[in-house]
Amino acid sequence: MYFSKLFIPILKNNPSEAKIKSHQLMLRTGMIKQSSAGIYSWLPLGFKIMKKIEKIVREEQDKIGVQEMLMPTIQSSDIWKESGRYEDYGEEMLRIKDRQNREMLYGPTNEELITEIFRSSIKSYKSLPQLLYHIQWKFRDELRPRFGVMRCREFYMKDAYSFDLNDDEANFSYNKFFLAYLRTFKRLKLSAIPMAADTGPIGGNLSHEFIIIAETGESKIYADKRIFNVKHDAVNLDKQSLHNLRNEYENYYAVTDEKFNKKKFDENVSSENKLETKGIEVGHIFYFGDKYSKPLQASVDYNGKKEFVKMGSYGVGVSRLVGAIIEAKYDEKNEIMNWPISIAPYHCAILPLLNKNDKSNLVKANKICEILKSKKIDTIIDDTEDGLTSKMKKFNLLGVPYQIILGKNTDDKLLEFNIVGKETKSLDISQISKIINTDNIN
RNA sequence: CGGGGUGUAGCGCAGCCUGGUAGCGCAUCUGGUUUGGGACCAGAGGGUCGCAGGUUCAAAUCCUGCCACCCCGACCA
Repeated sequence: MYFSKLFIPILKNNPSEAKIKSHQLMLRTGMIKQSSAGIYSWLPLGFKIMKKIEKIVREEQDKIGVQEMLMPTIQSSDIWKESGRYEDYGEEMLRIKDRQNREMLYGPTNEELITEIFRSSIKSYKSLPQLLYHIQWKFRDELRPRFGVMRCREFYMKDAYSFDLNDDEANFSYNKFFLAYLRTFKRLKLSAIPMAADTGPIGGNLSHEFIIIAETGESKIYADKRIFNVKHDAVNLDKQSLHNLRNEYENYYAVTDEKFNKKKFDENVSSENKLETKGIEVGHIFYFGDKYSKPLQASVDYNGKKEFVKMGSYGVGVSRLVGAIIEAKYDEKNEIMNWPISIAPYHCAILPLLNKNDKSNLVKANKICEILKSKKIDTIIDDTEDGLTSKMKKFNLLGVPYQIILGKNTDDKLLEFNIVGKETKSLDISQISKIINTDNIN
């Protein structure tokens, strides 16, 4: 693909409305365009990256056996009146009326709707557990949207819901998601800390927020650094292993400021292990028992007895993650975006030096591109007549992790291979594809 | 929702106080010279100055109203 033909409107200046680096980078590289306050269009580059994040989120849900479905964005107010949240949710809920003057709303979350779906079809305890998720747009009418996609009104979220017969089984489901989230964020090369959290309007008494560390985060966090040493790679999907895993995490102090208790912090964490910083919430899991199943009458038959199902819900902000990863990975000083290769917009960029009278490097670039494509490497050619410096800067900013530079005296065999932010090597095409593909597997 | 601020070319800004043919940098297009950490020269295109009303011979500029957006606070899976 030729860069000149792509819809990637790069800006040299930072738009003045953007105050944090993720917002700035997203506007500068043409990932998004604001449509109105807190509402954005996703342009091809941003959309491509978000879709890659979504894919990883989806795969990790599928791995723990959650079933994907899709619920609508527009919901009827009826079920929200049944749960009582039509009043409680307040101004943050966008309410609309259809032509019959029926009260509708743009869903801020889906507990009611999924519960209604569940109750109308599942009647026996033998069908439990049920784990369901969808990835869909949500709308919350924030008082003051800000920071680009980090705190916007319309956002893309994976939300999952679990239905179990009793607390013990529900806890098992909860822990599956606990593990799935650890795996998801690890694949995104983020160190996310699970933290005891407030449940807010979702309700319930058990909840963890998954927070990644970033200076621009909105949550203050207090943690024991040793929590980073907990490993989850070898954990099996059985009750006991998951229970142990959660225990291991919960051994270490890790809370957001709502739950912060200085005395406990001082007692439990030695000063060299204390971590006080800011973070971004990228995931949140809740266990709330029968808070929705009871008012909405979602029950199963258990040996002739009606049992209200025990529910949990599990969210990952997919669109927010795009911004959050930039906050964590963007090297502002050198203007290099370090996307992990699994979500980088392209794996490799070929940067040929070109001018009107000499297009020979473009021929070479095309040949190299064909070879890389045959090895499943997503490659882009910068076919513009910009100087090489300018091309490198551009692709550093876009966050393409590997660059092949075709300068004035390019060798036919040994190519100049730039591992962005690290080093430049002379390698042949098969060595190059091996390096890229090895990176992409891990 | 309270306080503050800003709307002028795709982006960044000047001009407004003191009314008189709408400007600069970047980006874009053309021609030429260049080419390894954001090159240079010459030329060109692009704006009903956020919207509406008012004052005036004349409004980007003064007055009134509205709208949008940004920042701080409160609020928030």
